Amino acid sequence: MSGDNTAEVVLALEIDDPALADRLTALLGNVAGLRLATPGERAAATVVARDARSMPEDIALTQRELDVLALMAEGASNKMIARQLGISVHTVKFHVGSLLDKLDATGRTDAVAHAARRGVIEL
Amino acid sequence: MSGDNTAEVVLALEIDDPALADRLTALLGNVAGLRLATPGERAAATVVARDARSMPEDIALTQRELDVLALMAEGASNKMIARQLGISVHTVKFHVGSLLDKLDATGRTDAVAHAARRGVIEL
DNA sequence: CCCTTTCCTGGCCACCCGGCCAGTTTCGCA
DNA sequence: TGCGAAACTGGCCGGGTGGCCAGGAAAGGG
Repeated sequence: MSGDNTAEVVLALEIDDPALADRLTALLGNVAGLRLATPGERAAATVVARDARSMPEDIALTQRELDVLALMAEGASNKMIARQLGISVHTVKFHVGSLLDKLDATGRTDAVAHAARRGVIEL
Repeated sequence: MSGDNTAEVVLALEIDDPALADRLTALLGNVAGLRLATPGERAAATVVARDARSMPEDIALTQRELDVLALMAEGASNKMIARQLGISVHTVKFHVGSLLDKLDATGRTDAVAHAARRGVIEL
């Protein structure tokens, strides 16, 4: 064996189905030499759901919302987005609000993270 | 749910790195309630390798900054981060400021995006 | 024709964020 | 023993953010 068999293998979970996620958490939590990653931690491998029945990715974002989302991911403020798209700050806020609602996010940072996770945007 | 939640969870392995694949096979092979998929079998979830993409140098972030960054990526506000880490909001702001500086970001959303791009964190 | 949806705009306001100033303690290293 | 880095805390304040209210213009379907 290689001498590094004392190091744990860090495994991340990316499962939408709560039941399956709980199941795997319980199953994998007690395995010696293996540890589940904490949120944000870099993992050696990731467990992803194969059957994506609860995730058709049909978040149905309008074109304008996609425009705003892309600029948000670049770190642009509402004022910058407004200037870039040639619309008012109020309208930008309106679209951001819709985005937060549709992406089930608590703020613009969370919205970008969620969108990136779902593949709606590419970082 | 179907009542067969006592059945085994079938897990597929998609790991290119032979060493890691062997390691995970050994680790996961003995877990009760869990079975590795035979080639071609439909699995409930799949274990995939996490990038290992080129990243010349990690930006020198302190442990505390990494803690704050991870919670930021979860969409947590400064207040939430403070509560989570058991420190004051002022200290959180202090770390966030350092993060923005080191990651060359204009705001927390930009910081998370940059960190994700550079592989410092995983979304 | 009416009516719904999408996109757009405005005002108002509580709260959050980030930058500035200041200070403390603890730790390791020269 | 001195000194810097890391971590932590506070006040202050301008500007950004998000939620609420209201409305208007245009496209498409009943």
